[in-house]
Amino acid sequence: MKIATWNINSIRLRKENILKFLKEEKIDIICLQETKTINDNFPLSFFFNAGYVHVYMRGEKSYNGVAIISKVPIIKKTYHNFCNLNDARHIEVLLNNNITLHNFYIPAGGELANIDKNLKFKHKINFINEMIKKFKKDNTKSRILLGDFNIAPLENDVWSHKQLINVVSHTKIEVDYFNMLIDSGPFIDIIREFYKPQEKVFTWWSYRSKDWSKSNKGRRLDHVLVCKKLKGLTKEAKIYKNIRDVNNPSDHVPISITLNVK
DNA sequence: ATGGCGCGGTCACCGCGA
Repeated sequence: MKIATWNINSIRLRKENILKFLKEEKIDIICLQETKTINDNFPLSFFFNAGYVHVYMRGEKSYNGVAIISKVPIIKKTYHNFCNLNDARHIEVLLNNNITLHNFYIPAGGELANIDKNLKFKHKINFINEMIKKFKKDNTKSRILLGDFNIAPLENDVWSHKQLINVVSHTKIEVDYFNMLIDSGPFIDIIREFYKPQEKVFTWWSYRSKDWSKSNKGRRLDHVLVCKKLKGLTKEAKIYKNIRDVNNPSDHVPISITLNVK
């Protein structure tokens, strides 16, 4: 079973890009973030016609929005409103192989890394804190958390650790909360099991660069966290850097894991 | 270079992304 996650920055603009990726990489399930549309305008039949007949979407107007598009049957669909906001940042599905998949779009956090002076940053920290409480030490379930976490936890998850140490996404408080989330499951940052910590790896490059590849000022903001049970079953993890070069790209690229399960 | 680009929408400017 091959599962991908991708911050798509508008599903209506990039549905063709998504389908091309799904076909080329033989993806069974894709989790999307920033679909940026209400459910009524979601291109449901477009994916249905391509064999992805199991879809769970949760959208809102203009902002956020998450979706799970799957060939694998979905048994149960639920969501949680983090921080008491009905803002389409989380959905959860139970698959027919008993794996629970959580698709997250964690708040970006604004400009200033200060919970007293910046409500967006406070929202981000509170959001992760609620995740930690929700997932606290439960070894009985087969769980996967994935999506756009808007945090680059390791030094080689950003183009310059020194220059980004005070930039939201790579600050100590965010990294601390990310690590507490890892510990809460406990979970494994499975992508980093396949890419050495010494290697710089990114999943996002800003639009505001003449040549994203040449400047290569990226960050690894998208993650797949698996429970310990699923670690040994993960046979591959990939970051599709080449996708940043397609026509009308998202500023994020997809990542995937392949599990030795049906 | 505190700029730059791209998305949706109260649609030509603004909020937001990170």
